[in-house]
Amino acid sequence: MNGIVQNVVAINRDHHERASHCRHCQSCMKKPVCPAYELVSGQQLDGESGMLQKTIQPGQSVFRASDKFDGIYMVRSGFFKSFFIDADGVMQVTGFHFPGEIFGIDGIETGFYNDSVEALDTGSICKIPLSLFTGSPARKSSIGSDNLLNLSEYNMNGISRMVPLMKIMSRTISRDRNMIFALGKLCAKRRLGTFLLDISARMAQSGYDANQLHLFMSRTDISNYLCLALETISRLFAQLHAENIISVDRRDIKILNMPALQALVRDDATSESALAQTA
Amino acid sequence: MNGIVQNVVAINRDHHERASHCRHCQSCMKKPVCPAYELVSGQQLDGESGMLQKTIQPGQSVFRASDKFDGIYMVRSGFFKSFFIDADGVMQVTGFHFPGEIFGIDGIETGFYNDSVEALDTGSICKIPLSLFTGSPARKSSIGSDNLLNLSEYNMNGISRMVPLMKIMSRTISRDRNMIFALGKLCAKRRLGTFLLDISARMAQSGYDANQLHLFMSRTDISNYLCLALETISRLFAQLHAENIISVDRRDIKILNMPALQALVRDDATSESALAQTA
DNA sequence: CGCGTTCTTGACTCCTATCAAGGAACGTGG
DNA sequence: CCACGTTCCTTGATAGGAGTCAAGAACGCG
Repeated sequence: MNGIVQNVVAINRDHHERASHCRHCQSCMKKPVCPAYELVSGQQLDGESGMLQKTIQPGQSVFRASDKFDGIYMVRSGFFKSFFIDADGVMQVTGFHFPGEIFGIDGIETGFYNDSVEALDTGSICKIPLSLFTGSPARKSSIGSDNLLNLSEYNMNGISRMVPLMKIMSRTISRDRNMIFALGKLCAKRRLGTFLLDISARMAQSGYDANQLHLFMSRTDISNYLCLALETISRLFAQLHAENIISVDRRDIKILNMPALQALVRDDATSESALAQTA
Repeated sequence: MNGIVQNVVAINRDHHERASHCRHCQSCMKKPVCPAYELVSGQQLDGESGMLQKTIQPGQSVFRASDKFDGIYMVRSGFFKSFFIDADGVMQVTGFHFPGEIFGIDGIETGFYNDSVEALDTGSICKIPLSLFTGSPARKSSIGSDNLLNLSEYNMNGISRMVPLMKIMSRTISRDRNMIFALGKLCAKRRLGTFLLDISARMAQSGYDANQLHLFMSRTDISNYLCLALETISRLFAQLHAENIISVDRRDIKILNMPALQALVRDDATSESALAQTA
């Protein structure tokens, strides 16, 4: 029932649980997906690089919206959520972050983070200071009214270090486009199905079982993120359970019939046929 | 009734209506908003720069989805729409483009455009070849499986030319975020109100009257873009007309009570109070 | 054990989509 | 100039999906 929890522990073992300057990129498990590693590989990393890793407790924030932008973050372990509080004081969940993923890039233009990010469970993150991308010492990165313009000053020397940033931004754009599509064109059931498949794929990419999901976020967070009512989420979980597509035990979800789930998302109301084929 | 059409003509006068290599950036009206100008200012532009301007007839496309990416575009005059055809053959409108605005940036990561773009009326565009950003001759930009990685090769020389690209991408991200918010949290009426305000602001920025809008797109395009039924758009126009917030004459929209329109978008169903205050 | 938080389930309402029909503008050809 | 078809838009009737309101259940915690 909680093999997932064991996985979390297993991953945590490889991490340094105290905040410290990172001298360990060479041995970091996340190398293949880390934009920082791309930049520092072959270089000597020292305390002045500004790379920092840190353990975050559940509910604790990494940064808050309107904090001064001073770098992007990579999740080493644990799960995080992004959100902002709108003019009416209502929370808007803007995303969830899994091990190996990046967040905080959105602050780069204005010089301030747009979202707050907080831990859903105990996790550890790696801060990648902007200076690593610009190639300039961190202290020089005084952020003016137009941060991006200032960036150009830092690129007098050699290969542009912005390519990894652009990759991240491109990925952000295409993820946002998918969200627009989901919110605009999909009914509640397909939206939730898409969400589950997305979580599943990202869990798999982080080394977890794609069919055993532990949702670290509440129903409220999910409903807010998917722009649905909390009750709708609850009803849909029950419905998918009744259709034997998933099993639901509080926040532990098992995907019992992946093809049916995929068909549901793709083909609208044709889930029965897929169910017949595979169950 | 058609003061807007006159404006279009006025702007067109300043443009070169045939496709030709651009030697006129120095005198271009769009300089302040053009990322290309930022790159070429102070330089001699010749035929080899690859800058190209072109007149597009209504309904004609600039490029099609899955065409090979070979640069981004700026609207010099006229109005354009972006869209793609999904797996089921259904058109999805992804945006509209006004004079001075940029499109085509989304192709940069994959090396292929994601959307098709076509003219809603007669217009002219300026193609800004990727080489202008990378600083390499156009012929060298052979696009591999990972286009962005290749970009790094082109940045051995001097100031990073990617800063303007990153600015555009940042703007794209924040516009997409607004769309997510609109689709997720706003009811149909507020969605359409937001759309009208957006059009109005962009028209104003392009030098038109913010209160006299000519919609170059059909109701179908609007409904598709806003993810609403065509009939809903029609009904809401009628309703806003009845409330004296706008007047509607086919595609000519007059904003009669801007504060009420803004209040409607902000405060939900409180439009009557704003109407009382200002009308 | 009691309490608060989180989640589930039911009843009802409302917004928007869908289906259907008709009207207005436009271009074409007679 | 008018008849005609086409496209685009409007308006009405109806239905369904998801939200809201409300009550209760399950779990965690002190």
